[in-house]
Amino acid sequence: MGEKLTSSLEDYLEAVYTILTKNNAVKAIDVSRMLNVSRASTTEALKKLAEKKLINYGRYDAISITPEGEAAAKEVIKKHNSLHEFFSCVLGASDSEAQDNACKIEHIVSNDILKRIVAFTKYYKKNFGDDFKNIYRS
Amino acid sequence: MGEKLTSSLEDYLEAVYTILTKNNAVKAIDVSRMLNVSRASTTEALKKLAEKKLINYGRYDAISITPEGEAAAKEVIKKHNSLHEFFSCVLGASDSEAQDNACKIEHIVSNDILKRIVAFTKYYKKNFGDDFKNIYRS
DNA sequence: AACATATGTTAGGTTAGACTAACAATACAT
DNA sequence: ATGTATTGTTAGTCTAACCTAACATATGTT
Repeated sequence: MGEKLTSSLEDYLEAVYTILTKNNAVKAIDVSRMLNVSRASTTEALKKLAEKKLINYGRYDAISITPEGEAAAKEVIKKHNSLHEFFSCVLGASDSEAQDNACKIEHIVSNDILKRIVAFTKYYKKNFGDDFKNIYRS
Repeated sequence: MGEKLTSSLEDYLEAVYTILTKNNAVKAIDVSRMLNVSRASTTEALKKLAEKKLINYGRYDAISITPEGEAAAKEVIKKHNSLHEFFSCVLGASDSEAQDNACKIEHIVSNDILKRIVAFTKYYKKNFGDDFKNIYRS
């Protein structure tokens, strides 16, 4: 495994991967739009991801993701989805609350805590259904 | 309520408050040591907190916390403690895992999600004790 | 093929947060 | 009270992340 990415670079990598799976091609501008940043910022970020061998690309080149990049992206997305599920299914948060929090926390939660959240969500859903959601008032 | 603090400034404010409650006095160097940053970085951060009226101090002055500063610090600490309790009591994480994750997540978790975590922890402890801890293996 | 629009890149600037090294002020110990 | 050690401040540097404006390339329309 390579060195740890910053939260920001993880966001860019995640965007590249997500767009790629939907479209079979990524343009830098799609990434800019998804992340609400300038084209210039995207260019810089893509350069850094390429230096780290997580994506392939050069000036005016098509963008593709390397196997290591894909693995890293999938990890972040897994964290995102696990957190989102926990926030919405277990805690009963709205979709947008669950999304917003997952987007930020995915970058900093440890693997240990994440594993526990995943296991807990599974266990909770199996054993307690939505006991809590029925009780919680806010 | 004032403008939102950065994660970093929240850490400094939290440190000031924590040391103050333990010692009845804070020195910048205590903050430096608690956060593992240089004295220079602490000076800068304290200046910013003072500009924002969260602490009182000037060059070579004693440091004290304002009512708004205290309120803000207590909020962060409450978030920290709530997250810590959830991670250790509900998820069964080690103390250091719980601390490390709480330290980072406290700055970004939303009030809505936090409220739900607090309510859930209470509910869980009352109704399920450590069912999950007895089941979870890792 | 030529032009207009899209997209990508570069250059240069900003902000926040950290650092070290040098200097200033305070505190302590004799 | 004087000198040493500790603490605080400043100046200057660095990195990461963003931005705008200007320029370069690519694309699509006729």
